[in-house]
Amino acid sequence: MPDRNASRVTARGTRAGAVHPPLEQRRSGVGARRGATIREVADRAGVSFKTVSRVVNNEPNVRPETRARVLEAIAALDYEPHPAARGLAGRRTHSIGLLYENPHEFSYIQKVLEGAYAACEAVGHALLLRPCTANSAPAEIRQFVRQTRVDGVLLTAPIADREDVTSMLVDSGVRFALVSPHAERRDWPSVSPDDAEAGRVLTAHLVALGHRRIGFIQGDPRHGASHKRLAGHVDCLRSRSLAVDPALIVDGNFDFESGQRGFGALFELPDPPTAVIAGNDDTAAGVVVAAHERGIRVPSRLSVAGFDDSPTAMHTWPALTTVRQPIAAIASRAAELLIADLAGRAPSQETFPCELIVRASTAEPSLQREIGP
Amino acid sequence: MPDRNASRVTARGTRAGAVHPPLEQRRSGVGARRGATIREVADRAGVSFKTVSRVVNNEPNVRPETRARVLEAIAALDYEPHPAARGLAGRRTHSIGLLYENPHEFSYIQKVLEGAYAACEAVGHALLLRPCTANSAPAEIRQFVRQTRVDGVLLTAPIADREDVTSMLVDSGVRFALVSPHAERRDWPSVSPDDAEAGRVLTAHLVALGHRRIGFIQGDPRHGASHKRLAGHVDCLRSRSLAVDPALIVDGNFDFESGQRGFGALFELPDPPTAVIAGNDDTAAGVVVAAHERGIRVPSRLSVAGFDDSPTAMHTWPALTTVRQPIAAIASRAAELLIADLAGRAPSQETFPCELIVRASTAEPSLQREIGP
DNA sequence: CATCGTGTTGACAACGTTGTCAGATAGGGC
DNA sequence: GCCCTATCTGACAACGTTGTCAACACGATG
Repeated sequence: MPDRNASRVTARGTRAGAVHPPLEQRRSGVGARRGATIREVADRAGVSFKTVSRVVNNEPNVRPETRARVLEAIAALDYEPHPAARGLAGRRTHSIGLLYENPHEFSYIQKVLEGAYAACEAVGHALLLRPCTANSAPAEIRQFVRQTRVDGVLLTAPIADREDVTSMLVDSGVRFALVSPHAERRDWPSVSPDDAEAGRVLTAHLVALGHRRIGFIQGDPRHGASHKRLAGHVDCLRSRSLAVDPALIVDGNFDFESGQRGFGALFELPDPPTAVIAGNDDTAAGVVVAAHERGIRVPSRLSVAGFDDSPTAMHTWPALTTVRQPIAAIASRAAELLIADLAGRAPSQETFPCELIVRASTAEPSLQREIGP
Repeated sequence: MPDRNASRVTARGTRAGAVHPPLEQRRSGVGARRGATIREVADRAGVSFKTVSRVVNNEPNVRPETRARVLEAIAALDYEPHPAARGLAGRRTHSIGLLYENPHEFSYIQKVLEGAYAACEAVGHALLLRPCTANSAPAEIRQFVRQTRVDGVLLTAPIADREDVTSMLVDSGVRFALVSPHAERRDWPSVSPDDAEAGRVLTAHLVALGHRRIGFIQGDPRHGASHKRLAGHVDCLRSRSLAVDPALIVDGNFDFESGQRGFGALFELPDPPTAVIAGNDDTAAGVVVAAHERGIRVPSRLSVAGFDDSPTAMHTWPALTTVRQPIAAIASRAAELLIADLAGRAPSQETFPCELIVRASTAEPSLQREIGP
């Protein structure tokens, strides 16, 4: 069998049987293992290296028999394609970026990471992180994209809603997908939990228990989820012809302190609520602690509920009623849609259902009226 | 000025003034911006592209005047070196991997990530994540390294102590640094918090308050930190000639449930402790909740303390006394040491100090004796 | 004045893939 | 038996850098 793969090295002299040049000196004398290259696989399989490339990339038009032979050689040599070479020759890096804001809620971003990673891993893509601050200039993000050469990026809320970022990406020709954006757009893939439904379900739960005055501590206003959860809450009340008292809706931003402050604001009211829905579990934990401090027992005198079913929900006393959202699955799906989009498939928008988790922090407002005048 | 950079393309025909080949079709008609290449920078600066390479890589032996001219051209063209090309030609990817176990404690890994990222970003390296399971085979990790071609990896506890992993890496010629390993080795860079001191300080705090029977719920036994914290605790007691009752030391593994179980075990004792040190804050939170459930008030009847100063510590009621460890700084330093090691500098082992944070969960054991017979 | 560094620059060949195109091979219809 | 398509395969040139080495300029040295 002629050495079909010698062409490239003739200038260097004959290569027949030549080992690599005397192992380069490496710091501390450790010789790094050099992995097999596509050419070595080709030699072993008795084909040209281009055919190996075809097999590796699952391209059509390779005889099954040839393919098998190549696969066997790949396995035998433990061949792993060199990502830099691929990136250079093929104009894509097989990697995507994950832009996220350094969160109040560690568990949230952790779930996103977990899901996105799993989706990338499944298709052999790398995942590059890029933490952002609230006001990361689009220029900063642009530099990240240019430096890393990622094929596309995943934007998580609240960055997903930054017009300046999305338009910069569009201008740069960079594809992206959105996780939990406020406003969906048909031209970009996006995946969200059904936050409005979550708000509705939680409110319905409290209403069913008998609560009529329900406080609502909003989440970070920059997150679409905050508005949708509130909208679901209001929607549920209206649909049952219950009063919507604006005084019961207070600001917050998803952190623990929001819960403490929100509790304070709500319990200054002449007619305080018998239940509080917090923007998320961390905030709900803040409400619970503030209630403890004021000697108000949860749930006997105050019901508290959150969103997300984060670890906090289980670790608060009493454990929190909450709405679970499949964050990891959502992020994973978003990564899949992004990768599909890069492959030319049309973008789609998807919504994932949520699930009410009833725990010990909500109950009937039995003792409520004892406080009144 | 002669076109010094045409050499490579002569075979293709004259290139003088030629724009790139008619922009390839891109899916959905979006043309991705093509960044400037090193050759274009060279042309603009009137030097060979090799000189640009020297400037970009801060190599010596470039006349200051030339360097300035090149830098100006780089800025003007907004040039960004292509990482794949660098990786291919240079045999290093300027990226490092972060191996971590999917943690009980989200905030811990988040801090590690934050620190490692910052260190990488500062020197223009990329950070690639690789979540591992407790029993991730070394083969799996090996594949990660081979697929991504990272220059080195950061091993976080408890992976840092897996002999099979470290020896596999050594065999593969992959450099690494350890974060919080149990056993330090002079041949590898490693960075740890001073866990023994943390255990000592926390114990001293409780002893100073007057506690003599102190329960200790151990952390995950696979983490060196667990053993060191306990060792510090015992050391402190011994140094003050206080009794070390083995019955007061119970198992755990860093999670919330460990705290609940540990509390249960300790309060079955005929002579239960007046204070409990938990392996970390999550476990301490478990103790606090279990105490609430049994009607035992914290801190008046039981003092509780943890380690890490995680968000949990502030969000528990009462807020936890704990020992803060600069996890982000540790991870950042470990990344720096790894990168230094890759550059040929000798490995070093460093320890970071910890800081006692006294909050509301510890107090004098005043009411303690009322329970006894 | 010839020689020797030393600092500076450029030419050129890698690096290990993918893309493009042309050539070889095998079936099918006449 | 012949041409015509598919189907398969290979040759070769990119891709954009770094590494190596040779060449050059210049001052110092003998």
